[in-house]
Amino acid sequence: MLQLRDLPTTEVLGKFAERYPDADITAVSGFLHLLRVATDLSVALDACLSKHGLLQGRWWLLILLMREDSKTSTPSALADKAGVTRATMTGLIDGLEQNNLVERVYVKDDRRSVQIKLTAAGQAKLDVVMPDYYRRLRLCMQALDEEKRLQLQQILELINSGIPALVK
Amino acid sequence: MLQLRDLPTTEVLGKFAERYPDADITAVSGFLHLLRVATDLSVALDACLSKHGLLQGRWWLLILLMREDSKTSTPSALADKAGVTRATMTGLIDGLEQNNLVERVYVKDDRRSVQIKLTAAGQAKLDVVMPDYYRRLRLCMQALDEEKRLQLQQILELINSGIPALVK
DNA sequence: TTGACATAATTAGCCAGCTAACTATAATGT
DNA sequence: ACATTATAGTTAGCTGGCTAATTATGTCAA
Repeated sequence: MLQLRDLPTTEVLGKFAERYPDADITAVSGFLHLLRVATDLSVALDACLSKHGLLQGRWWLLILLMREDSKTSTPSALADKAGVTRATMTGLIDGLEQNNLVERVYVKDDRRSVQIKLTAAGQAKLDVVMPDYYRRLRLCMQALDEEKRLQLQQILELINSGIPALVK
Repeated sequence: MLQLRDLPTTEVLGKFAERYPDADITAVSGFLHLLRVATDLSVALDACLSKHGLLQGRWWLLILLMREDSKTSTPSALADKAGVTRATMTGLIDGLEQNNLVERVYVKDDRRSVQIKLTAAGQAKLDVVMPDYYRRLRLCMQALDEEKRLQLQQILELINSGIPALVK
């Protein structure tokens, strides 16, 4: 997401602000550090998952199925929840089906549609991955007390409501 | 970065925590919301840049060159600062050179090396893009007062120092 | 009832990153 | 001094996302 490693120092931002007076130095700094930390977290998550032969896309797909009481859903519903296109979802399902972690079940009430079902092997995979993920995440966040966690949620909510102004 | 749109509610997290007792619900929630907001910010930034015919990779390259007094650097130094591989940097430079925003200058003191120079057109492009970027970012972050911005920096620093525990 | 439109999934091909291999040049140790 | 090793840049080919087009099936209004 944010590739840039050499974030601008306050001095560099100050220099740019001379040429571009609209620059809000603490806003830019907060924005970039947020992207930097989030990117590093995402890379670390991928590294953790790859030890189990998974990537974020496939892992979320398994979790979304596990959330369902029937352990079953359709590609289009999964695509919407996973935030990828249906085309991408087809590929994710193909990969997981080859590993026997999910299976396609053809139903006859709507012959356009397919049901995707979490297999026993898929559940077993999650039963290995999830405790590892949760344990690591607990350690990662343990320096934040409840007050800081609350502050974080509030700040994120404020930034989130500002995003339309960024993209408009 | 985080594709997932359907973030787990506290109820869903609670249900998972029954099966996986290591789960720290507020840690997971904070982690996912951080990734969600950062991803949306990054997408919004791309949308903003694409109106000017740029993408993050090319834009950062122009900025890195502008930071240099000589408006000049080498592909390898730029790759390190931009956080991409040298192979990727070759492609970024190719694209910008075709648009005449940067140029390759061959020097003879080390014939393995090339100097990349920001052209006048490249500087002119930044002089259009940067004010737009700064203006939008100011609006996006205006709901955060100085206290909240400071809290954000502190929280990000704490999370950042926990990342090794996530990846270890 | 049938023609137009909508929906589900897939396929084909694009893009921006990546790694690994390669070429050319420079630096170094015996 | 010259063989080895290191460095700078590029090329080739992989990946996981994307959009657009395709196929099959379902829905609805005239």
